[in-house]
Amino acid sequence: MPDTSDPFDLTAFLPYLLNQAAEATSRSFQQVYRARHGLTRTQWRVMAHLGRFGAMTARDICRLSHVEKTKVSRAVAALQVRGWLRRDPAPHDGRAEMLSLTETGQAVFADLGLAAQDHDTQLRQTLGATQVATLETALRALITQGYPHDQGD
Amino acid sequence: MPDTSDPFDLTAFLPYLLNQAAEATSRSFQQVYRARHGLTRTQWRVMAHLGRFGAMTARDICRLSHVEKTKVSRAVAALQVRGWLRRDPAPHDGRAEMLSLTETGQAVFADLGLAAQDHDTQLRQTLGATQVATLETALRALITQGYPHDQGD
DNA sequence: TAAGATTGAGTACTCAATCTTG
DNA sequence: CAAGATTGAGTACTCAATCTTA
Repeated sequence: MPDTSDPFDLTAFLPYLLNQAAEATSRSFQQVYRARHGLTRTQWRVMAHLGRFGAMTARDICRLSHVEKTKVSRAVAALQVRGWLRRDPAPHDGRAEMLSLTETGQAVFADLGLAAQDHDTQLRQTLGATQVATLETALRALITQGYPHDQGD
Repeated sequence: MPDTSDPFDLTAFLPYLLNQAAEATSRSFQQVYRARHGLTRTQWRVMAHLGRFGAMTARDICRLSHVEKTKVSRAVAALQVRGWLRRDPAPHDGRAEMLSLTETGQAVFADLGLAAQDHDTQLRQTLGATQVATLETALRALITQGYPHDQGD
C-alpha cells in the first residue's frame, strides 16, 4: 500500500509549472519592451490591447486583460506623459475616457508587435504545430475556468 | 495575398496565454498561503523546496526554483524570524549555510501541501488525464528551452 | 448608492554594490 | 579575483480610501 502522506512535490504542481513556463518564455521578450522602449509589462499590455482592438476605456482593458485597475490607471498615465496614448471623453458617460494610441504610440506598438511575432514563431517552432494546438486548448480551458467572475484580482 | 502587416494579437501570444493560465490557476491557492499563513509567494516556494527536498543552501534553492537570490535571501530571513526555518553552517564551505524547516515549519508545509495537492487534483480533473499529460510535456519543454543557463534572472 | 477612475500608504520586487570566505 | 549571500535605493505592485459622475 502506497504512502499517501508523501511530501508535496512543487515541481509537479500545475500552477508552478505554468508559472515557470510563463517566466521562461517571457524573459527574452521582456528585454525588448524594457530595454528598447522603457516599458513595464503593464504598459506593454495596455499598448497591445489598444493597438490590437482600437480605442476603449480603462475598464475595458481591465476586463479583457485581467489586469487590476490601479495598474492600468498608472500605466495609462505614464503612456500619456510620453505622448504614446491619448484620452478623449467617452460618449454617453462623463466618468469614462476613450483611450487610444497616438501615431507615435502606434509606431512603437508596430515595432514591438513584430518582435513579439518573431518570438512567438520561434516558440511555436520549438514545440511543433501539434503540441502548440493542444497546449493552447489546455491554456484557454484553464484561463476560462480560472476567471468565472467579471473582474479578476 | 494575405496582409502580413496585421496588428499583433496579444491574446494569441504564447507567453501571454501562459501567464494568464498561470495567474488563473495560482489565484485561489495564493489565498491559502497568504490568508491562512501570511506567506508571500517566494516564502511559500522556499518552504516547498526545503519541505520536498530537505536541507539545502540558498544557492541550491535559486538554481532549482529559478528564483532570484535577493528574493530568496529575504524570504529565508523572514521565515527564520518566524521560527519556521533554521540555518546551520554548511560543511566544507564557510560562506554557505544549510537551510532546513523547523518542526513548526514542517507542519505548515504539510498543511499547505495538502491544500496544494487538492488544488492540483481539481485542475487535473478539469483538463482530464490526456490533456494534462500533453500540457506537462509542452510546459517542461518550454521551461528547459527557456533556462539554458545556470542562473535565471 | 453604484460605477469608472485615481490616489496614498505599505509591501514586494529589481539591480547594483557590498561583505565575507574560497 | 570567484562565489555565496546580504544590503540599499529605486521601481512596481496591492489594497483600501477617495473623488466624480450615473
